[in-house]
Amino acid sequence: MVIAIADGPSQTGATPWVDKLLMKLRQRDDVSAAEEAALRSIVEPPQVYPARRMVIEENEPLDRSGLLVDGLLGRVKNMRDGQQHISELHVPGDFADLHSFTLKRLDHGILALTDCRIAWTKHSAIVTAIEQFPHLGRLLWFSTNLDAAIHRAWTVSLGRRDAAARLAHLLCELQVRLEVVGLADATGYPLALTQNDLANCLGLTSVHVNRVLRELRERRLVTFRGGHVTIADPAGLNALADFSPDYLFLEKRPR
Amino acid sequence: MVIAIADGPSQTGATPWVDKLLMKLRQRDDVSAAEEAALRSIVEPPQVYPARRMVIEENEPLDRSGLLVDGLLGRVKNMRDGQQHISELHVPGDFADLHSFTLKRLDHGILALTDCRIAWTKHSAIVTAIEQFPHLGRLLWFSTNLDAAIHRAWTVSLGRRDAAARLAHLLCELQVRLEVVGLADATGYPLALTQNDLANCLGLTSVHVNRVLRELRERRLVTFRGGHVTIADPAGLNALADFSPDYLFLEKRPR
DNA sequence: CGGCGAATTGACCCGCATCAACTATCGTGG
DNA sequence: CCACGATAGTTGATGCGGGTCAATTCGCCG
Repeated sequence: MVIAIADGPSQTGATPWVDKLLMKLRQRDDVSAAEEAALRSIVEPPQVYPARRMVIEENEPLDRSGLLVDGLLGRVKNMRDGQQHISELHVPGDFADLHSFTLKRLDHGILALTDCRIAWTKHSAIVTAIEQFPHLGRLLWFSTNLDAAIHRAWTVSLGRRDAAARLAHLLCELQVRLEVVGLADATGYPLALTQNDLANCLGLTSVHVNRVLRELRERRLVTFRGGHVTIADPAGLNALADFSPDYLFLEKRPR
Repeated sequence: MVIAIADGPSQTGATPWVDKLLMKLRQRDDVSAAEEAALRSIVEPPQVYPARRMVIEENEPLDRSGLLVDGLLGRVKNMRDGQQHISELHVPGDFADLHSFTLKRLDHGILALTDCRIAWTKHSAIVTAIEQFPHLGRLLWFSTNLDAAIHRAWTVSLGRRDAAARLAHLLCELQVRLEVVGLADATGYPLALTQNDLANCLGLTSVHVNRVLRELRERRLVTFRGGHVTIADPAGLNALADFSPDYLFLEKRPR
């Protein structure tokens, strides 16, 4: 599950909150110095959001998109009967609602699952930047298509995997995505979610998530406790989850 | 469930296979005559694919994207244990694998579920067209983000709805999407899928889909028989499905 | 030490899978 | 024109994965 990490950004000094986004993009393609400068110039300094605060409400008109700098965000859908579903988790370096650049409102809310820092970028600034640097535009487009690929992987999990494989698959995915931005080492990563959050991602109840976590712990595959995921047996966890990182498009290639 | 349909394309004559895509885009934003001409000029004449033929294999390198002109396509994932999952259905007017423009390969296969006609467009031609017409680029980007919104809706269904609501939701979604391109009237639409195809979309077995179809028929909500969906009680079906077309972004607005 | 959300565990139940048999439909060749 | 084979659809019997309900326990913070 270990990934070769591409070279980090070169000019961290002024706008360090853009660094993880650049790590994510440079994992997939080259980003020229001019493109990097353009990107850094349009992302505003981050703002702080406390855990459990809604960052964006469903259907609210939007003229900016938020880059997650620190913390965890969830794309949440509240249902008639009070149930909640999380359709994607965002980790630092994700342009969490970049899709609002074309959609102009969201079909779901964005919820801070932990304390977060978010750096906003005006849609008008994105228009200007990508008209000047079309390749940068394609990289941003790519990152929304990567989110869609993650949606598809979750769809497959929800449709065709049992609870243990589903949970294992999510933990494998986060391992890879966090490694790309330097927030996981080979043994695991911090994850300040509740079991109920995981249940809302996986289409399960928190009661059942609890039982499955115990099962995975007793099978010595992975431990989730005290806000930290420790992967004891990466190969075994991969096998249980039927996990392949192909859908995360980790290879560097002209886009 | 009836939608106000935006004005159709103006210059159908030469490349009618692009018409439904333009209907879909013009439902959401204006498309100038120049943008229309650029789009028509880069889409090649359609090719025929028989039912059950794989159109694109998972991970195959791609330098073109396919516009579905006639028929139904599915994005399919084949699993280790022989199960299949369909993560999206495509209707005519959908640029089915436009996401390969940035991804360069797909994390899933594209399968012709019925006899299809597909019009290909080279990625290099798309690059040129959208550098000249950035707004057209954003419209195409929008359409991949719309696919992602559909993924999220399916995710919610799979995670939080029971079999009857899940099936009802899919039938409601197809009604709206087909109406936009003129392939559904207020009473229903042709749908040449098997019950097994539906099961593969919904994360169910064909046996259970059969039972639920019977239930929906007996409750006089909707009938699916002989390759045709007849919606007897649109309001009732909507209510059962907890369906709202918000996630399909039907409103016209500058993108 | 008290309060409160999160985690944990047990008992019971139900929706959907599984397995199996049978029918309907349709294209194809004798 | 019918026999047939293949595929899709239909229905019943049975079992299990995960939901539901309820009661503790844990862990953190004031």
